[in-house]
Amino acid sequence: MTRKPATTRVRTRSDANNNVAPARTARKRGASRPSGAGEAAPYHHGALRGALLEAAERVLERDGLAGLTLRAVAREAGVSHAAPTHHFGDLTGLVSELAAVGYRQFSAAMTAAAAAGTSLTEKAMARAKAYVAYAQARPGMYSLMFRNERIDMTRPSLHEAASVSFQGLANSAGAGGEALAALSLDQAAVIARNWSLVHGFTMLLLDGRLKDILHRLPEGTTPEQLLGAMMRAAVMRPPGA
Amino acid sequence: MTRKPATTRVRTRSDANNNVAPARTARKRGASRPSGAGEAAPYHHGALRGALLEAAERVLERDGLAGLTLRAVAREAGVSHAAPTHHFGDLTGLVSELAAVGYRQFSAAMTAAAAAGTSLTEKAMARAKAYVAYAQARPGMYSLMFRNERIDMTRPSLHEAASVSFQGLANSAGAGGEALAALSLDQAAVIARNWSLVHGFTMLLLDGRLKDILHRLPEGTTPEQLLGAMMRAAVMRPPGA
DNA sequence: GATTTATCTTTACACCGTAAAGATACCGAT
DNA sequence: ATCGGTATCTTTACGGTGTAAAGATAAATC
Repeated sequence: MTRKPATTRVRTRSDANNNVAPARTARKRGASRPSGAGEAAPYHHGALRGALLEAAERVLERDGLAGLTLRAVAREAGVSHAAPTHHFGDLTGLVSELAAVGYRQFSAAMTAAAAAGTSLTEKAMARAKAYVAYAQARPGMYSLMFRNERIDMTRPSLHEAASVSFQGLANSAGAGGEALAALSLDQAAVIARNWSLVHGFTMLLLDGRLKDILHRLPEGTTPEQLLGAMMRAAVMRPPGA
Repeated sequence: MTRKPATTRVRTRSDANNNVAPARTARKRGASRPSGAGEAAPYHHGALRGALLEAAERVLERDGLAGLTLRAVAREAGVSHAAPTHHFGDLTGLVSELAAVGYRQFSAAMTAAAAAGTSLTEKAMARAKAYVAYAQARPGMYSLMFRNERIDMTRPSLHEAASVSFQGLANSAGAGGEALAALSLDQAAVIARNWSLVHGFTMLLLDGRLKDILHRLPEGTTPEQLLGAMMRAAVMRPPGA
């Protein structure tokens, strides 16, 4: 939206069309795209989509959610501002695909963390810490994934990636094996409770709502310590108990 | 941002300047402003600020967070698009003041709910239900209040309104009386835990992340029932216990 | 090799935030 | 009562954004 003060705006090719001869055909196939060797995709085909997603991730980490615009992503990728439209249709489309990428990263981090612990409670704690750690490492991505305003959950790839994540969370939260069908109120309560607890803590932490509490704690207490103590604390303990 | 499909755009006076003679001086003082009788504010002075806040609340509830723009609020209030600038300086300014209004509504709802219950756990449960109920009744307002992107917590009025809310939450969560200074890790854990639990549940519910779980429950189970069961459930109960 | 098609660029438009300048009406001092 | 000052509101202007539509270019297919 507004001004976007710094960022220096590297002035790519398609930026403010220098009205001279086009001078394209300079880079033939395989000239750009520094990633791997020459895979199947032959430059003019298929490569931009992935490049745009990587550019979007970069923009998101650099400029935050507010800076994540279609045109900024196009600039970052070095293409014209309308190029992303063809691949994602929409800003919502691009952001949704980016969120799907995030859900896959998130799932991977969670399963990796769960493999570390030995006992069940250790595993659960490791997962919770990995959950919060992911959100702290990639706050923009986490916000994207867990808010509806800019993504469209009905997109197949996003829906699937998110479902995998949620299924992993539910399984780890207490619903034994492959609980896909019905749930008792108590089972659902355990899942919702653990998820709400860690998600709420994450959101409050990211949005700075726990700053006051953390400042009143002994010097140098980390959010992770608070998280650990919190998950051990009794339920709704009345004051003075 | 984008298109804003419906809403019909009522075409107020200041909308797309009809290039004829101005024809102002039609409404003298006290002609508009349908709210109360003739209070102290004499139209050209002081009244617009409040009117803009009310207009903003209306726009937020009607068009959601995405529709809450400076110009939309100005249209809703029937003034030129640049009028809000003088009173709030900034979009962030207006949104922050609106969030302050929300925090005051929120605090009032919480204290009213706490007065209802008799026992301590009853009070706590009533407060939690009021918390979720407020967010469900005013999802846009709640999102505004608990996210940083569009508000500026350093604004004095917002900071104070939010502090009052948070203090109320902390007091109700277990930290006895006027616990302002230091906190032990256990005290902080109780506060953070209760707050995280209800905030996380609220966010997940508003963003539709609990839809799958709710669908797997017995027909007609309400979110409130899940909330109640959740707050009674055991902590990190291992599967098959 | 010609045509079709997918991909990318240009151009255009409405909306947005915000700065700056102009118009209007209130206010206090004389 | 009038006059200057000031607060309030409107106009105008500019760059940014999303997105639609048309033009250009290269790949693909026959």
